[in-house]
Amino acid sequence: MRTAFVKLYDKGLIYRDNYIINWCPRCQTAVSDLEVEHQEEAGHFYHIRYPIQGTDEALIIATTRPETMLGDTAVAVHPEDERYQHLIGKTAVLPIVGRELPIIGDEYVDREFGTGALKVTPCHDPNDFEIGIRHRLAQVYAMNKDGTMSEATGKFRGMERMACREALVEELKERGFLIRIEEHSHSVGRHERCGTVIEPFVSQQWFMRMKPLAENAIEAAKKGEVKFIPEREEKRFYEWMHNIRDWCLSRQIWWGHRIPVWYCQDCDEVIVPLEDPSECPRCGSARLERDPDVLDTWFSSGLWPFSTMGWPDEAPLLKTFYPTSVLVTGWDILFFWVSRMIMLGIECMDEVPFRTVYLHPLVADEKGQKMSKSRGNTVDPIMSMEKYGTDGFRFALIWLVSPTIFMPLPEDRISKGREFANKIWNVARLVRMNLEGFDRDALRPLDFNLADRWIRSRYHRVIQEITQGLEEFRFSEVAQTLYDFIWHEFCDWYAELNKLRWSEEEGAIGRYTAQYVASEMLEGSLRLLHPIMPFITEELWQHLPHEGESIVIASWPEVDENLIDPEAESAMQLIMDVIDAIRSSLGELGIPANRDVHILIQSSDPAQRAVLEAHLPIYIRAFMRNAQVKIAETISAPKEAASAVVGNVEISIPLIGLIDIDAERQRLTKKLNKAIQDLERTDRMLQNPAFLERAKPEVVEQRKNQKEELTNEVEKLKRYVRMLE
RNA sequence: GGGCGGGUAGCUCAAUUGGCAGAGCAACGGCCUUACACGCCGUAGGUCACAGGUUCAAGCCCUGUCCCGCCUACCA
Repeated sequence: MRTAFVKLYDKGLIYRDNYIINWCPRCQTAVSDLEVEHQEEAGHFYHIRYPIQGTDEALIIATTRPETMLGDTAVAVHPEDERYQHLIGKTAVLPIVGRELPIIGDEYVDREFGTGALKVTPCHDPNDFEIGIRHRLAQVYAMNKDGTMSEATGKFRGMERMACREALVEELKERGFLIRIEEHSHSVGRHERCGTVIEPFVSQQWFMRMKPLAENAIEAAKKGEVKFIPEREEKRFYEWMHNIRDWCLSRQIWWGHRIPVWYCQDCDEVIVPLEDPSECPRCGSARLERDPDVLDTWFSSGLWPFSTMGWPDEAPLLKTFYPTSVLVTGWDILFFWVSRMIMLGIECMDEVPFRTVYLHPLVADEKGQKMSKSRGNTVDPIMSMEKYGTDGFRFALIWLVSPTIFMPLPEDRISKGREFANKIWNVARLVRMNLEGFDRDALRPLDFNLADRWIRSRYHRVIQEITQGLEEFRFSEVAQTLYDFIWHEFCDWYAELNKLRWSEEEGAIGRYTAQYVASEMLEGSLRLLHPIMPFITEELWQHLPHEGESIVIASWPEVDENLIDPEAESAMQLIMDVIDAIRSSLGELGIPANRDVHILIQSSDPAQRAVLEAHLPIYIRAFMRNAQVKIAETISAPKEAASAVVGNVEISIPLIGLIDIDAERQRLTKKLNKAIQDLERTDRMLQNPAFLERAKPEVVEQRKNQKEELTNEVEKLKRYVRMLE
């Protein structure tokens, strides 16, 4: 901090000045522009008559803050305003107080607004302050630092500013100076910490000259040295940088870094040294007093990327980690912190502190409202973590994050995060229970079955998706992909199918392969999940076959293209579709899955039949223990049966005496109607010559295949429905 | 005043480069199938705010309108 301050002071970028700043009368400190929150509030427009000396004329002036008139030192009109031009150079008399106010012409005045005449209060309004400088106007404080009226306000002195407003308006009314009061909605600035209305106030403070720093920051961003995600944040960054104003650094509060400036009590020398001085370098006096104020905390925060790593020394840490890769933070402190880190980083290190700034949304409450202490709708993350676990909470956060401004974090999602953790815990238990006697390094022969090939293929695709998703900052999709893969593919299908092999005897090749693949998939999934759920993944990983000491430093899974197996994927897809169709039919008819059933499967496609014959009779038993499957080119299905059609595959489950024919017919009719609708839509497309001509060939191809499939399905369903009539 | 984001299932939110709208919760029906009831299986639920336009094709692109939110600004 000290080095940075001195460096910037020596370069003339930090200076001390008597200037108008934002003052909080309650906290009794200066605050920066960023710490003032503006809001439209209902107020009044007071029209007040200012008599012109030596004439019968008067200027009507409209103001929202009548109490500030006690600090007026001029009245301004537009120099080209024909109504008032002739008054320029004359003198107005401040009502009640009687102070003489020069009438000046200034282009700042908006002829259209209010009455077109402006009272000028240099000490309590930023614009008036500027006008005051331009016209060398006197400065009269109407208020003290605590928000009470000053000595200069005569009988109002000591009154609180709002109370004074009332009393003053009352008196103006009585003495005939108040013309009228209008309802007026205007923007009011309040201190973000305490909600007190900010008082613009002239006082001596330390400032940082921002223009040159901002120019460098803009240039760095333009050159792509630092990127913002989402992109719109870059625009916001430029917008702010282009309109930047000098930064008031001084704070009159008790905490923070004290400003490293000493003032010689004898010769008024201002001393800004690296080491605490004992005497004045100019006059040698030992009577030095340090500036009592402290720095805005964002000053030292802005130095964080390098001051934490040994700067200004040439520390090894600094060499390694400056600049770093990504800064992750909320968009609300883009100006407060991020921008200042960039500006001060360039200034002190000659380089931006990070390459990418990822700005995430702010967590809103359940109703989507911004959380704020004053609104009392804050949610304590620690409480959530205690209730749902840190990993579950983290998963929910990542799962829900999107490029919006606010994200609600509904409790049911956090709860689902915990349930996901629980699911993983349990599937790991299942795998471990069956890992007894397993030695991955035994290098015994393996015999991958369809499910093995499928899950490994899916796993390697998932690695690809996750890796890319993380690189592109699409965190929510990453979480969703992991959720679907682990829960629905690994647990719901693979783990269930694997159970069939776990009853095989110790040492059997099937059992060994199942152990090998299950542990491999789980171990790899944990590594993919680790950035989101660090604790549970480490714990489970330690109990699975793995390489390395800790998952924290384990290598990131790599895609093995050879294991991506489209053939296994489509074969498995067929199996899953058929099983789904069977389950769905029985489910809709209320037939429990453990009933003895015969499942008759018919397909005219020999390749399809081969896949089904090879796997379905075995795999179906993972889900329906007592099912018997028969697969043939043609089957003769009985009337009393549950039926389903999956593309080319017909499924019939005889349920003599168990089935309500009417219900089954209705069920199939519904499916038929849906299929007919789909077919018609597809057909319409394919009959449109413009579609055939202009659409991408692969899309046309896809539609053609779809038509064929749907035609098949419709025809088959029709037959079943007819049979049931 | 300027700028930005959003309006999609009952609720909270997704949807890469335009190519048949998804998830979680809630709802409904069935399961204590020895990893998990924080679970399993199944079902239902959408005029993608509104009006035009571009396109073979629009939640997505363009124009306008209506709501909601945010950032920013020295109209007293």
